[in-house]
Amino acid sequence: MPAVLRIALPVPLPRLFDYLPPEGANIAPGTRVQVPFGRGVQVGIVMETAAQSSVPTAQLKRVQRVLDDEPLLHGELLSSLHWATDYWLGAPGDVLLNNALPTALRQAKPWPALGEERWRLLDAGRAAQQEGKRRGRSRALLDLLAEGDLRASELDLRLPGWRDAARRLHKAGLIDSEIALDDAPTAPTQAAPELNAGQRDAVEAVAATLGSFAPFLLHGITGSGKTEVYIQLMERTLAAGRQCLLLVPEIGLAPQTVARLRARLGVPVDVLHSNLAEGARARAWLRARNGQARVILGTRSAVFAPLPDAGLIVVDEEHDTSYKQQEGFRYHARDLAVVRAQRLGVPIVLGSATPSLETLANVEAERYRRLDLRERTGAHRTPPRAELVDVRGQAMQHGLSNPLLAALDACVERGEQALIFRNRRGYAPLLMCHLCGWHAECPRCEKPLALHQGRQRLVCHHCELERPVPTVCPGCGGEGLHRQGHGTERLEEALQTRYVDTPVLRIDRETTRRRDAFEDLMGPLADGRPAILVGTQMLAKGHDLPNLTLVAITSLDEGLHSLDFRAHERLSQLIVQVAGRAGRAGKPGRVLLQTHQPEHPLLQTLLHRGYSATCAQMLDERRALRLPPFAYQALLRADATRREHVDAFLDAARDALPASETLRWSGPMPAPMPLRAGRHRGQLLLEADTRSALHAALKSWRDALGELEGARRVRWSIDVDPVDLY
DNA sequence: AGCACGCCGACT
DNA sequence: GTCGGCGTGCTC
Repeated sequence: MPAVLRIALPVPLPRLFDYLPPEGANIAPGTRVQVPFGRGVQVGIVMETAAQSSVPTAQLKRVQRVLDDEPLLHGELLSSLHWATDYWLGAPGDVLLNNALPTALRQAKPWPALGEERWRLLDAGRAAQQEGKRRGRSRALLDLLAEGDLRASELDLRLPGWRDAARRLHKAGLIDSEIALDDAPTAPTQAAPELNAGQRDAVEAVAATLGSFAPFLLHGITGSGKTEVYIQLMERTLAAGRQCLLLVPEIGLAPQTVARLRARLGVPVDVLHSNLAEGARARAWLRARNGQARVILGTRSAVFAPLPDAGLIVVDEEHDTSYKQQEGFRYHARDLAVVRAQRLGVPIVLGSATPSLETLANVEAERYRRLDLRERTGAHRTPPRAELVDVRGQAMQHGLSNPLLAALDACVERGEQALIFRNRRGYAPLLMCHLCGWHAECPRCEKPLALHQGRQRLVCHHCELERPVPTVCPGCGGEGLHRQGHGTERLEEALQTRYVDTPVLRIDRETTRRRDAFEDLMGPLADGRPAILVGTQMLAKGHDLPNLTLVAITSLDEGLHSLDFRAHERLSQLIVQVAGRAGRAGKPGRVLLQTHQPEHPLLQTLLHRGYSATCAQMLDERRALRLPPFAYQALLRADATRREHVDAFLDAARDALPASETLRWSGPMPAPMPLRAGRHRGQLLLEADTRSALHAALKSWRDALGELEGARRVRWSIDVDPVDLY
C-alpha cells in the first residue's frame, strides 16, 4: 500500500510533489488529479507511487479529486515522456501539462465529447411530424429526421441553420441526440497513381519492416514523389489495422495536404497543431488516444499524440528547424519521434530532399537505412543547375544585378512566375544621416532599427520596439536622413514600379501575420498566373507553383560568412530547396544566386558535385573539429537586466561543473546578441564526445545551478542539443 | 511560473 | 498619509 503519490504540477521546477492518496484509493501513474497547491488548487498528474516521502508527513496534503477513471497517459507515451523529460532536462509538470497535453485537458473538467451528435425523433416528435405540427426549420428538421437519424455534419449540409430548431424541439421533448462514437463511413475517392521504380522499392523496403522498429532516411529530390511513398505506406499500415503519425514542419500543413490524405486513405484523418482551437485540439488528441483517429497529421507538438495502435511514423522535411522547440521545454520532435518509434516497435521514415547532417551521420553509422528517390515524377523536370552571379564590381539596382534583372525581364515577358529571396524584412535595414553619421538604433538591443515605410515606423527586429520615423536628423537637426539597404518592402516597391503590369507579392512575417494569410496570398498563384514573389526564407517552403521558372537569392554572402557552424548546412539546404522549385516538365527554369564569393569552396562543391557530396565534406569537417553530430552539446543561457548578475551566475555555473576528463566547456561568453530587449545575455557551452558523458554530468549540474546564490537574479535555461548557438 | 510578503518613491 | 515598484521566498 503506497503511502504517497508523487505528482507533476504545472510549475517549471525539476521535481515532483508528494501527496497523500485519497482515502482507500490507489491511483495509477498517468492519472490526472486535483490537489491543493500553495494557496490554490491545481491539476496534476500522478507520476509515481512511493512507500514514503522525504517531506515530513505533517506537511503532506491530500489529493482532493481523481479526475480520470483510467490513466489519461499510460504505456509507451508515459514512458517516452519520462525519457524526454530526462533527456532535454524538462520540468516534469511543464513537459506533461504544458506541452504533452492539450490545454483543455489541463482543466479539471470532464473530457469533451469525442463523437459526433446524432439526432433522432422521439415518439412525441414522430407524432408531431405526422400531424404536420411546427413550421419553418423546425418542420424541415422533423421531416428530415423522420427519414432516419442524422449526424451533425450531415445536418450542416442538408439544413443549414438547423441548430436553433434542434434546440427548440429538444426542449419540447420531440427530438433527442446522442454521441455517435463511430465515425461516419468514409471511402477513398481517389485512386493510387502508379509508382516509379524508386518509389516502389522504398515502399517495399519500409513495408517489409511493419511491426518492428526500423528507422529510414527517405532522401528524395524535390518533385520525386515522397508524399506518394508516405501515402502508400499509410495504406499498408491502415490495412494492417494500425495508426499512422505524420509530422510536418510548421508551414507545411496546408489544407490541401489534409484533403489529399482524406481523399486517398478513406479513414478519419485528424489534424493536431497549435493553431487549432483548444476544444478541437483536445478532441483530436483524445481521438488518437482511443484509436478513432487512424491518421494523425500535425506539427511539432503532434509528436505527443497517444498512439495505442501505432503502425508507422513519418517525419516529413526532417531537416526543418521548426521541429526543435526554442523556448520552455526545448525538445526536438524528430528525435522524440525516433525514440517513440523504437519503443512502439514501428518503422519511422525521415523524409527530406536535404537531410540534416545528424540524420546523414546516422545513415553513415548504419543506424538508419537510406532510401533514395532519384527520379522525378510526372510534371517535374530535373532541377535546373543553379548559376552563380558574380556581383563584384557590378552595377546594382535595389540589390539586383543586371544579369538578374535581365532574367526577370525575360520571365515577365513570357508571362511566367518568379521568386526572389531577400532575407531582410522592412523597407531599409538602416536609417542613417549623411551629414553627421547618426543612425537609428534600438536602445534595448543596440542594433539598428529597420525602416518600415508602409507602417511609417522604425522597428527593431530583435525585440518588439517601434518608433516613429524622424523627419529631420535627431543627431544634427539636418535634412541628411538616408535610407540604406534594401528590405523586402523596398524590393517589392522597386519591382512593382519596373513591372507595372505584373503583380508583385511580398511574403514575409509582416504580410503573413494574419492566420491563413500565407494561404490567401499563395493559393491563387496555383493557376499559373504571372506574378513576382518577393520574400524571406518562409518562401522556401509551401506551395508548388506550376509556372515558376525563375528563382533568385539576392545574396548568399551572410550565409557564407556566418560564425554559426551550421550556417553552411543551412545555406546548402536553402539553395537546394529553392532550386527544386523552379521549372516544370515543359518549361525549363533558372536559378540565380548572387554572391561576392563565387569561388567559395562550399558553392563550388554544391553546384558541381551536389548536396550529398557537400554533406559528406561537411561531415568530414565536423568530425575533424569534433562538432555535432560527432560531439554532443548543451548550452547554458542566462540573461538579466544587469550584466554583472549574468557574469556572476555563469562563472559560478562553470565552477560548479563536475571534474571530468570527458567534458569540455567554452565560456562563459557573451551571446551572439549580448543585449536583447534590455537584457544582458551570456552563455556557457558544454561538449562531450559521447551522449552518455554529457548526460552523466547534466542533471546534477542543473540541480546544482538551481541552488546557486545568483540563480534567482537571472533567467537561465539549459538547451540540450542546441540548434543555434545563440 | 504564480503568488504573497516586504520595505522605499510620487500621488489622491 | 497611501498605492505600487519588483527583490525574495515558497509551493508536497
